[in-house]
Amino acid sequence: MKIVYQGKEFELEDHSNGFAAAKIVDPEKKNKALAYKVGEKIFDMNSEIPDGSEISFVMGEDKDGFEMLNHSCSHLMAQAIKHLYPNALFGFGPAIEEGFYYDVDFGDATVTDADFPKIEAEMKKISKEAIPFKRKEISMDEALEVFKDNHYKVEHIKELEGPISLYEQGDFIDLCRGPHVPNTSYLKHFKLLSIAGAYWRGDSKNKQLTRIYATCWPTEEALKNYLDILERRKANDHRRLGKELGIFMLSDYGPGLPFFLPNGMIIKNELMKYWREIHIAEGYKEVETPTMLSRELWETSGHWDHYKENMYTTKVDDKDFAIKPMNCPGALLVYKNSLHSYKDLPLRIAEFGHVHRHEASGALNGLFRVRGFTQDDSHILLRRDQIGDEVKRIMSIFDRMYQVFGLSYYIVLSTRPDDYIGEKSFWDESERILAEACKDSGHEYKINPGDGAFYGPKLDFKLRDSMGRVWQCGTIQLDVNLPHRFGCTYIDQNGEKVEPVMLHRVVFGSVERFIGILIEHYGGAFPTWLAPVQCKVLPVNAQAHGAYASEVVKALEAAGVRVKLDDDNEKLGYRLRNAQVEKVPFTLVIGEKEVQNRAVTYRIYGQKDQVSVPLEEFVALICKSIADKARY
RNA sequence: GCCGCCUUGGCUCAAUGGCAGAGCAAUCGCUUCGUAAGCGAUAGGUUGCAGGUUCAAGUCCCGCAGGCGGCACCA
Repeated sequence: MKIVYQGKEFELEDHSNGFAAAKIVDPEKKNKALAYKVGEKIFDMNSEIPDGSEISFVMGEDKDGFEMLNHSCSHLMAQAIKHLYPNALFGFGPAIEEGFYYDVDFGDATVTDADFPKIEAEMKKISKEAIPFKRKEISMDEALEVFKDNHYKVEHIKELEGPISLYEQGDFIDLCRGPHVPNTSYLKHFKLLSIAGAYWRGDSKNKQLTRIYATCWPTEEALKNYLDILERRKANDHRRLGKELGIFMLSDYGPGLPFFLPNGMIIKNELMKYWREIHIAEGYKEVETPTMLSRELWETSGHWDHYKENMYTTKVDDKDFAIKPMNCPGALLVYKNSLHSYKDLPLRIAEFGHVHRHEASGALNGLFRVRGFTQDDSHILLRRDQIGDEVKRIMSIFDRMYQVFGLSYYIVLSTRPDDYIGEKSFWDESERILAEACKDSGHEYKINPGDGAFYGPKLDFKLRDSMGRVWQCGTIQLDVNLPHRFGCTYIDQNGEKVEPVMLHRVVFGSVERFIGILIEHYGGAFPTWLAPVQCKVLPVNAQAHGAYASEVVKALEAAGVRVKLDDDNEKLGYRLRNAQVEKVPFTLVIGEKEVQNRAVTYRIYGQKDQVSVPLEEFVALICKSIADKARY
């Protein structure tokens, strides 16, 4: 049987035992397809494709091919587990972004990652046997009979319709939609990664199963590349780097409550300084509202009823108080402190608000998920006719600020949920305005239907870091609820009181979390403007070159550079190494030549080149690096 | 909160149930040095906390706390 790929004809190589598929060997590239794809459809191993069909290879780098490979591998893993633990029952085992998992009920057996080599060995054994994946379709009743010993699968089957498809590989059979690779020999380059508990059907009321995460790649090289990325992510872990670089610490006395150390404080202050510059220029007015306010306020806002489990409360003179989990109510009190004309709007109230939320203990994670953090918050009160322009204005701020960090992003628009408040027509109109702003911004955007808050639709900004991970930071949320609850008004052209709407928006989200993301994104090597120490000065010999080195330090200090003299009694190589370990952007070496020429020799972090320039030239250079917020 | 694992000097880690150790960092000397670790000495510990088993516990058991991997949560 012949098929066509990129205009060339190929003979299907492996066309045995009723399988239409699926080994195609390109004699030139030696590429092996794992399956084939005609148009958008991935053909099942079992189905017939028309002779001469135009196909495209489905390889690991192809998203669909990767998914199929990993899905098949999850069956392979389940089969191996069944061999080793005959009583194991299986839940769901799908492919995911970077691999796959399977949820397993091991009964009384305890399985840890120490058992991984054993399972992997069994998987390798089955892989070598090249057992074909065979598809079968049976009726619902038959399916219930086949899986009668596994109540998880039974529960799942009962929710399905029509004939049920199964895949069988040797002594293992699983409920599955497919498609799969032709046989187990296609699954060679896999690794079990981690183990964790996961609720059956994702519901915390249900029993927890043991989830095993793993990954499978088309070649050994691809697997190795992926494992290298995992290593890199681990090496750049902000919890480790944050400790090594003296950025923050955590204490058992306050789980989830980070301490910022001097180096971290420099980064935090620089971020806040930059944020203020931008926002003041954009007409935002900065305020500060109290950390703790009385119960009545939180009742007015609705938090007391809907968010109490996450709030820290206390009594003051027998009255209930709560530590703020959000800044909105405070901002609205500021708004209500004076009368507002329609001409004053939009009124942009900005605040670095330090909020506290009682997050579940198991959710805490370094700076990523904490119980006390600083929101770079703003509440914008505006007229309904101003929403579109204001959203675009906010998005231009986001654009400028994210670009400085080299973070690209895409947007998610969340629309009206079932339990919404306000008029439907206003929701429709607002959603249209937000969608239009997305289109105008030139950024990719997705719609998440029904995921808006009850009080309004929102835009979430998902940032992609240097290691391919996605973080949600910025958000713009429209709110018709709080201005109403607080009885906010402005006076319109006719002298009538009208209720404004509100936009909640953050750029960083949580300053702490954003710093965590930046630590990992930069691998701890901050651009000059954020680096706690921007320049280190190393005299070759403290006696002979110390005086001039001090002069260099003074000149840099005078120019506002965070500079440190290292004249420790150590060899130059040792001090230079320290400067690199500390990831200092610029390291200066001052020796005889430099003293003679009133010059400096500098070296940029991570580079081996040394450049000699006159002192004044270097001062100008580093100042420009700082001002430009450039990497170096 | 749930499941599993982990916790030994400031940091990274070692120690068949049998005398708690190393490297880095620190301190003090020696060395005065041109691009990633010079040499030596000193100091540093109630092995997370609290119980239990044992002649003997860092090691085994129970509880708690904190952390890690996920899940759930993130009006």
